[in-house]
Amino acid sequence: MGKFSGPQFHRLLRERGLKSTRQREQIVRVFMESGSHLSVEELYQRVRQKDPRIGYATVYRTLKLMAESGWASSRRFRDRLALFEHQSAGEHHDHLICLLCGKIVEFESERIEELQSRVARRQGFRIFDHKLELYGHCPACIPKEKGGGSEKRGKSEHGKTL
Amino acid sequence: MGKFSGPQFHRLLRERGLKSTRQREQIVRVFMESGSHLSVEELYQRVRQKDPRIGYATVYRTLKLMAESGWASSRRFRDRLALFEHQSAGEHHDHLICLLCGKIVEFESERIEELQSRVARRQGFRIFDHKLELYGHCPACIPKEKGGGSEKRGKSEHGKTL
DNA sequence: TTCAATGCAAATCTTTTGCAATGGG
DNA sequence: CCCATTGCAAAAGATTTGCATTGAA
Repeated sequence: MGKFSGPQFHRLLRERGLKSTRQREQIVRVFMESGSHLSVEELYQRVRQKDPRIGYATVYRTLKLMAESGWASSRRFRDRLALFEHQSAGEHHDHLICLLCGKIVEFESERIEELQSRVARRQGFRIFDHKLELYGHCPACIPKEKGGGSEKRGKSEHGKTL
Repeated sequence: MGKFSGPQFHRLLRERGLKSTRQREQIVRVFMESGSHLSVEELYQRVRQKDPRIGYATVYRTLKLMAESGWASSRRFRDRLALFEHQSAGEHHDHLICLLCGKIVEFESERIEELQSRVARRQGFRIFDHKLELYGHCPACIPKEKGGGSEKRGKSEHGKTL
């Protein structure tokens, strides 16, 4: 799936018999220019700065379009939805996530990606993106595992969103 | 982290200074007895059959508690929230997901899990669970990639939820 | 007794949809 | 022209929260 680009998006639309509109191009451009971990709200705001008449629904609809092509994917980090760009250089799609404090450490493992490709190939899938998340407790929180019930917690009843 | 059990949950609560209530025990029991991929709604309904006065909020609050301990985790498959039990035998946490038709193929790779542990260890994390998803197009949908824009789609405007 | 936990309903968020107006091919 | 796309507002869901009450320790 090469690098994402305007013309390529245009081509994709044509191939699928969809129309290329000012809104779609604008949304895709802003999305691609932004770093990863962009929330829908943030994307909407940025797009709005360039074209104030674009609606929230259109952003969602366009995002879906991109997701179907593997150019955007969504995930929840703690309690907010974040988007990230597909395949762009330097992107990390792998995370170690602490279930207690929410800390996120990014990592990358070429070996793992190799194995992933192998699995996909064996199943006949054409893979565009992947998501790998390891959940547990970070070094700082491990001590809190036992007997840590008395310290004050934030305003929310529990530290982490389901 | 071993297998999840009632007494163990009770111990966890005590360790964190939390109370062991009839509701919490009921919810945890039903959750553990059910297979994986249980939605919050389904869990609520099942718990309700045993104890009709339990509220939805309590189910959410208890799930959060379990999530913090790595005993439950949530994920979205297409458009619905699904929960799954931690570490139970035969569970697959790895998926190949087709972005066009939504097909999901489960797989397991011991080699990948080994590498995951290695990464976690290196960072000092204690891992309870993981989630690996590969996104792309399945064998059946690859032909649809080009010129497939004219076939009828379901009632939703796009085939897949963001 | 004390304060965490619960139940309920209301409040928040997030995402989707119905529909008339608009505009791309 | 024709019908996909858009904007808006309303609808639908999903999750959280305020608060009086209940109940575990």
